[in-house]
This record gives sequence, structure tokens and C-alpha cells, in this order.
Amino acid sequence: MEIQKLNDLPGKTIERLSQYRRILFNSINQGKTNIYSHELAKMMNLTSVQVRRDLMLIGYSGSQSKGYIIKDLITLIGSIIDSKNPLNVAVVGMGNLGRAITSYFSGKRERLSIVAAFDNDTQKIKRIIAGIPCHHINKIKEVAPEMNIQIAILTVAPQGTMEAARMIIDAGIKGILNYTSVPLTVPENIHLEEYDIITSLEKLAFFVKQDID
Amino acid sequence: MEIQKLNDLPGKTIERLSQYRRILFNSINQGKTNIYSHELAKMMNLTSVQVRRDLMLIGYSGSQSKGYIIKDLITLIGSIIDSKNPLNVAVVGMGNLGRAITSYFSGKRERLSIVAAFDNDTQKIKRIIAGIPCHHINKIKEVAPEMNIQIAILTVAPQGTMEAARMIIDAGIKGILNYTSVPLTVPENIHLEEYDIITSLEKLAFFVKQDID
DNA sequence: GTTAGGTTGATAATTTTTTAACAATATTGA
DNA sequence: TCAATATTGTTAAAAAATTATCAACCTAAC
Repeated sequence: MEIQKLNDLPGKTIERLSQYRRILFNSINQGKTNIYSHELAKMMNLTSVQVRRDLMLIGYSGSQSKGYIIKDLITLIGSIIDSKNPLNVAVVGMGNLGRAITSYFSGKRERLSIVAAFDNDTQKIKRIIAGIPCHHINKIKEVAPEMNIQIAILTVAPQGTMEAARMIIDAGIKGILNYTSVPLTVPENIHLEEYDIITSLEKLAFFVKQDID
Repeated sequence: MEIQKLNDLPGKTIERLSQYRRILFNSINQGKTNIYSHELAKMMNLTSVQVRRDLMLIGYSGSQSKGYIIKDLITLIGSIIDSKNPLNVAVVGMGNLGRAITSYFSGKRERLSIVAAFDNDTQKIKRIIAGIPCHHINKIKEVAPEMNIQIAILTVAPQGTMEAARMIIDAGIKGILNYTSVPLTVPENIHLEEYDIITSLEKLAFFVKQDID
């Protein structure tokens, strides 16, 4: 096998590894100890080839008889996608979406935690929302370094997006997960992922309408 | 130009068309009437080549001097991605995420509207939440055809995902936008888009940690 | 034993998506 | 007028991602 540097795995593979792990946790909770590529594939709507290819890329080998050992695979995936030093995340924008993400995520991962929230609504400041203390966005430059925050999830209203992003970057945060519908432009050294809900709905609508129109 | 059937445009192009249009709306509100490919590209973090290529695929031509006429381009994009007959959308799961999506989306599109919500929490039933009437999920099979619902946005808790999906499909809905972290398997004739928030965060974390570990 | 069935791991082929290259055209300014 | 500049549209190349293929191997059944 060609030696694949683990830190330049394809982005799509990283996404799938995260999902494999989630499924593997479920399987282990159901008492399974081993799993075949086609089983994993079925649960993820993939082909078994793709599962095996992904696992090949991370250098994991199974056995022909038992497939993959779930426990080991979980550990290996963790060693690749989890950070050694825990990463701290802030939610910027504590509206419905921010709260949804916060409460959904809280306590789910060991090495990736939402530790703070920011908002510009003074009603929300100093309150604990979904278990997380909420600060005024103006304080982000002080709070982020104090709490060692490396990632921000951006869930503010569209008109506030650019300004919020500017403040996030100014606070020294290196990763932004943008859930607003405003595309961002960021400096090269900032990692950016965009997940726009409206786009996803319009894309789906496009394919659905083909059956109708 | 090779003739490109508009209904088999690449999925990625569809996504971008939706985003182009959003940006174009903004530009027109700011008083612009024309736009160059590189301007559009900058706002979307793309190259101008990609913009031009996308527009080529939908058969739109600009001029060398003035670039593209925003109004015309918006119209053309609409004629491609919007449905002739309006599409009706239901939100299944009226927690924080469901409410966030509902309130965010309400009134934004003419031919794509959230018209109903479903939940299994009796507290929520019969109430109007974010402007949308909320029904018990058990009623979906009656309500969906009555209201002519073609798309469901799935935002229930993980453990309820499979069951909810089953009911959605059983109600004759042909498109599912899955925002839960549970991968779905659906029949071939059902259109499915998966957007998992945890995956997106873990992917971003992977790239951020490279700078740290 | 040995054959049949099923699985992994790896390479190759294919498809999809992005990026490069460049001719054609329009505008501006000397 | 004509060169310089800037833009579009298109084809070609490259890169990324997926899918096909198949040898090697293990197990179980006979």
C-alpha cells in the first residue's frame, strides 16, 4: 500500500470517519463486537468498497472471517480525528439554531466541547443557556484566549454574519463553522466550513421537482 | 456548446446556483445592476472560472463589457431551481433546530414554503409555532396529502429518526432533508440529503487540530 | 481433503468536479 | 487608428472522488 499521510486524508473521508464512529458506537451498544464492510456500508448508504477504501487509507486491517473489530476501529478513528489536546468550541449567536446545536452537542465528545456562547442580545448575557455561559460578543476577544477557544460555530442572523466573523478572527480563533446563509471570505490561515440550510433545502427541492414538473 | 440538459446539472452546480441567487439579490438591493464573474466569485470564495462555467452550463451569456445582468440572471436561476408548482415543506421535529429552520425560512421563498410542522410532544400539538401549525406526527399520513407536502425536514432526536422517516415515506413525501445524526436508508424513489451537524464540526476540528497537535 | 461461498485489500478504471489555458470580443486611451 | 487591458465562453487538462475488478485468504460444509 502506498503510504498515506494521515493528515492529508480527503475531506470526504474525514466526514465518513466521523460517521463510521458514530455507527460503531451504536453497534457496540447493541452488543456487536465485529462488523463487515458491507454492514457498515448499508448503514451509511455507501458501497462496501468505499468503506474498505476509507479504512485502507487509515491503515486499518480486518480479517476475512470476522471483518473489523469494532472496538479497535473506534480507537483508531479517534486517534485520527480527535485532537490530543481537547479543542474548545464557542457558539456565536444563541438563537434557536445556536441553542439546538449546543444542547445537541453537550457532553457528546470528550475532546471537543462547547464551552462558551456569545450573543449581542443583552437579555441573554450572563445567563446559562443549555448549560453554557453566554457572554456579550464584545467580550470575545478577552474570553476566547482565556478559555482557549479554537473553534466558533457561527449561527447569528444574516446581517450580523460578517461582523461576527471579523470579531471571531480578531479573537484568535482558527476555525469557523458557518451556519448562516452568508458566504464568508476568511484569511488563508483560518479554517472554514460552510453549511447552509437554505442551500440544502433548495438543492433537495430541485431534485424533487424533477419528478413533478 | 454541448447541449446540457438542465435537469441533469451537477449537484454541486445546483448548490452554487442557489447561493449565487442569494448574493445577486443582495447586490440588487445595493443598487447594482450588473456583475462580473470575478465579483461573484470573490463573494462566494470561488474562482471566476468556476462561476463562468456554472453559468455556461445553464446557458446564460453575459457581455464582455458589463458582465452579467443581475436581474436576468436571477430570473434564469429561478426558472431552473424553482418549481413551477410551489413545493410545500413540513418540519418534522419541532425542537430548537426545527424552530430555527422554520423561523429562518418563513416567507423567504415564493415557491418553497414550510406549511406544517409535526412533533410527538403533545404540548406542542395544535399550537402555532414560528407561524406554522404543529400536528401530531401520527397525523402526518392524513395531513401531508391534504396540504400537498412533498418535502420533509427531519429534525427529531436521534432515537426517533428511523421511525419518523418511515412515517414520512409512508405519508407519500418524496424528499427528506435529514438533519439528524442518524444516517438514513430510503427507497430509491425518495430523494435524500443528509446534513449532519456533528460531522461538520468534527471535520472542521480535524483540520484545526493539524495546526495545534 | 477439497470445493463453494464470502470477505478483505489493493490496483485499475471511471466518473465527477475543479482548474488551466486561450481564442474571441469589447472598451479605453493614447 | 491601434495597442493595451479586461472580460466572456469554451475546450482541454488535472485533480478528486467513486466504483469496478480481482487475487488472496479464511471458513464451513460436504
